[in-house]
Amino acid sequence: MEISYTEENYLKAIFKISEQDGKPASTNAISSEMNTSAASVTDMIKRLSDKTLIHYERYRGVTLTKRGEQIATHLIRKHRLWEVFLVDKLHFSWDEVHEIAEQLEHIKSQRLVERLDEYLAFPKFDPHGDPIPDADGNFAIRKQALLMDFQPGEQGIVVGVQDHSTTFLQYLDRMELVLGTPVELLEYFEYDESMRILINQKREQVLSKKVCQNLFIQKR
Amino acid sequence: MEISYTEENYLKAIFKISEQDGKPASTNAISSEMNTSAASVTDMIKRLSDKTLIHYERYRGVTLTKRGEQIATHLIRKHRLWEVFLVDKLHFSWDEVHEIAEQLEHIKSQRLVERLDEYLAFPKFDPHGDPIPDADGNFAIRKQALLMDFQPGEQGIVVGVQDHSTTFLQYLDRMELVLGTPVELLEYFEYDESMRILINQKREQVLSKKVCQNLFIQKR
DNA sequence: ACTATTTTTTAGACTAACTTAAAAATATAT
DNA sequence: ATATATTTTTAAGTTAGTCTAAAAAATAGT
Repeated sequence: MEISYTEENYLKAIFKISEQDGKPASTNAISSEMNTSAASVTDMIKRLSDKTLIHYERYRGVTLTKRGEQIATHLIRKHRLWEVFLVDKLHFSWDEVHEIAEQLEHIKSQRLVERLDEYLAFPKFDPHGDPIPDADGNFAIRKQALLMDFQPGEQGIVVGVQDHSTTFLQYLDRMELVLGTPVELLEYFEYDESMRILINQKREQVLSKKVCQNLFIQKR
Repeated sequence: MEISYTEENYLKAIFKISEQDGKPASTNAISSEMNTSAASVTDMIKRLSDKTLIHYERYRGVTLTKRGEQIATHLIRKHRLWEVFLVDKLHFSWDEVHEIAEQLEHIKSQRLVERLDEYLAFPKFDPHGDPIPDADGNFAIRKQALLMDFQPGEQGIVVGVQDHSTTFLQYLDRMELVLGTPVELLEYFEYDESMRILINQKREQVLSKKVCQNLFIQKR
C-alpha cells in the first residue's frame, strides 16, 4: 500500500501533536500544524483511517495505529539522521538544516537509511539535541531539565532546545551556547526572571526568561 | 514560479530524447519514456508551454527553452552527484544507485548541491562514467569509443556504459570490467561479431557483440 | 492523388488534495 | 437547562495529473 508524501506529513503532524499534548490530535490542531483548512483535515482523516494508519471516531480526535506510528517515527529517524549528515559532513549550521531535512526525510530506501546511519557512526542525537529513534522507533531518553528549573550553584551541559526557530538557534550561536557547552547557574533575578550564568567556565552572561525556558541542560 | 516533481520529470525526459535523437521530442517518444498515455503528454505539454519551459507547435514535437534546459541539466547534475555520494561514501554498488538518485535529484536547495559537490571533491563523472554537468549546465566531453569500433591491437581503459541496466552492470562486475580497467582488443570473430580481449593485462575474455556495443573505452 | 496507417489532439471522466461556506454536533456559560 | 460559542463535518467546487475512446491531422504507399 502506497503512502503519499502528503499522507506522510499528516502522520508526522499527528505524532507531534499527540506527543506534545498527550492526548488525541484534534482536527483543528492538525489543520493548524499543517497549514490547511479543517475541512481538508477531515478529508485526509478518512483516507488515513481507510488505510488503518490512524484510529478515528468523529468529533473525538485522532491517534496513530501501530503502523501509523511506525511510519511517523521512521520519518523522524530519517529527518534527524539527514540533519546530522548536513551538519557533520556538509558543514551546514544547525539553523539551516530543517527545511532540507524536511525534503530528505521522504526519500524511500531502507538500505539508504541503514547505510547513512552507519556512515554517521550511529548517532543518538541530532544537531539540536533531539533523540534519533532506532529502526524500531525507540527514542533514547536523556535526563534533561530546562535551565529555567535550575537552582543557583547547579551545573550542567547544553544538550538541546525546546524552541527550534532559526532566530533562537542563531542567538545561541552568538552566545556560544552550542551543544556540549558547560554552564553553571550563578544567580536568579526575581524581577524579570532572568538568570546570570557562567558559560564554559569563563564567560558570564545574563539570559532572559524566554531563553531559559527554551534551553535544555543535562545536570552533572 | 513553482515547478512540480512531475513537471521536472517531463523536462528530464524531453532532454534525454532530444539528446538521443538530435531532434524535437515527439509526443509518443515522451509518453513511452514517461510510461504515460499520449493524451497525458499533450496535456502536460500545454502546461510546460504556458510556463515557457518548452517550445511547442502542435504535431511538430517539443524542444526545451533555455530555462527548461537549465532545469533539466541541473536535475542531471544533482542525480549524478548523488550517485557519486552513494557509491563513494555509502558504498553502494553502481547497479543500485539509480532509483535512489531518481528521488534525491528532486531535493531543492542550491546550497546543498554546492556543498555536496565540494564534499565529493568536484567529480566530473558519475559511477557509470557519465559526465556531471557544472552549475552552468556544461558537460565535460571525453573522447570515448565503443569497444565495438576498436581494431585488434588497440588498447584503452573502461570509462563508461551505454546500457545502464542492472543486469549489464552486474555482468561487468563479474567480469571485473569496472571503470578504469585497462583493456586490449586481441581478436575479432566475424562469425558472431564477438571479441577476445585482455583485461587488466592478465586475463583473457571473450565478449559478445551486445557487450561490445555497450561498453565505452577511452583509447590510449 | 487518394487511401490507409500512424501520430497527435480533443472530449469526457477519474482521483488526490485542496478550498469556502453552510450545517451539524459538541462544549460552555449563565 | 437553554442559549451561545466552538469545533467538526458535509457539500460543492477547483486544480494537477492521470486515463480511455474518439476525432483530427500528418505521413506513407501504391
